[in-house]
Amino acid sequence: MILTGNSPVNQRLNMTRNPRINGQSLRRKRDANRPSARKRIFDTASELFYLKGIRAVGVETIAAEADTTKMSLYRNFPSKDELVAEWLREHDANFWKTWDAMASRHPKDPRRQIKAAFALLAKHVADPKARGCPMANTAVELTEKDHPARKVIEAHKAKLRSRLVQMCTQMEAPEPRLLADQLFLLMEGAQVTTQTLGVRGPARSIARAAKMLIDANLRAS
Amino acid sequence: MILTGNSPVNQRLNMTRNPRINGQSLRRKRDANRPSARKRIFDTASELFYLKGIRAVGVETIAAEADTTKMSLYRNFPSKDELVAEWLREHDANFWKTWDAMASRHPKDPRRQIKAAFALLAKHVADPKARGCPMANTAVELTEKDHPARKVIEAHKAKLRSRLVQMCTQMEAPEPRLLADQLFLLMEGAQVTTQTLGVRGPARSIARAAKMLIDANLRAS
DNA sequence: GTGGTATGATACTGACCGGTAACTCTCCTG
DNA sequence: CAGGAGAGTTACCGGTCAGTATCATACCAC
Repeated sequence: MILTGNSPVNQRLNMTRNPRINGQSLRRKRDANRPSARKRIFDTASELFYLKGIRAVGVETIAAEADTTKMSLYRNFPSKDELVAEWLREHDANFWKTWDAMASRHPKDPRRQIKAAFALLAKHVADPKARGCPMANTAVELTEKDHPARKVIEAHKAKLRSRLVQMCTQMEAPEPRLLADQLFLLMEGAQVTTQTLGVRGPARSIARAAKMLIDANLRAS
Repeated sequence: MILTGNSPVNQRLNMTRNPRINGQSLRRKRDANRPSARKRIFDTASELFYLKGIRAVGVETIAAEADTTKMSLYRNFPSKDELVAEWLREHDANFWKTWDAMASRHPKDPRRQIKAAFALLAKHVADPKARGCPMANTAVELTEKDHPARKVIEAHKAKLRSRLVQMCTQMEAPEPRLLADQLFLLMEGAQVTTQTLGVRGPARSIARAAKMLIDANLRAS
């Protein structure tokens, strides 16, 4: 069926990696600055999960793409589920690192901070290879409410929401929580629409939408 | 693994359905007003796809839940992929039926039409069992760009976008396409956030968000 | 060198996947 | 009553899934 369409990747599985030539075995390892198996696996999994979805990517595929084997994956991660959660945890960390760096460039100017955040988002949703928000996508795909990834997702989104409230409060919006929710909706909407209507879709209006919403809220004081 | 967590459903597979009692076989069929196998399968698939996701639900599970067998599924649908596409086609038809009924209740009053549409959406995202938009969710889950469901999804969202543009034009918004995109982002955002922050999340602000955005746009004429 | 650690390679398990074949039964229609 | 359509039943196919066992190899620190 077409659903498990990772065939171009799987084809590599039957290729002889690290070929034994002249009985001489196992060439090309430990190239000094070759990343560890763990890192290769993690990076490969991150990319594949994001681009193809989680259920669409098997552990065997991840290992092969990382030029290693399934055993190395299971030596470094307790399960696929935990690998997914780990991927999202790292995404969360990177997200806030970028966010805080952005905020610190406009100290005590929440208006500019929000503007900068939306500029970042606008840039992201303009990338045709982007496929929305990893957190939201995973929430859509993994419906088991006790999946280890879910608490990462919920914590991430809750933090984002409260950060927005914080900024809107500092901006002295008459109803900071309302404005924060509105901005949140725009952000999430922009991410998800890229997967249905692409970069020419409504996502391209994200920056102006945010600006108008902020202006309207501040004017209503 | 936890990913394929449809165990409570699968357990039924080993249960003897339509048990043969006293050698007498095949009880309880053709109950006169029992729906056709096709309808049972379709309705069951629609519900399971929406609530658990597409890849999380196997054809065997669908058949068992519909109290029939896989063979009946494949007698009525060419493949699982087509069943998915069919599900979305029906959703699309129902969506526009509701939409048009709503619009005809406020003829030549686009402002009220949009308000009614957002009221409907607000009601939907307030349902704790809701899990966002089937179209958007499927787009997230099925990344193969030639999947039969994708053209249904893209056509649906494109139509929704153009309908919004049409309404905003009738409303004499100074920039109808901008306002339409903004409203679109809010709608999509509201649907997706219910899956991460639930009904108490930003989705609850959807109606007020739309109103403020419309007011702001109309004021800018 | 020796030993520990990380890695590679291969084979395997049991379960599930989508999809098909072949046969039986029931009921409606003519 | 005959026949055909719809539906149920069971068994099967090849393939993939996540996860494990076992052994061999390469490297680094001591």
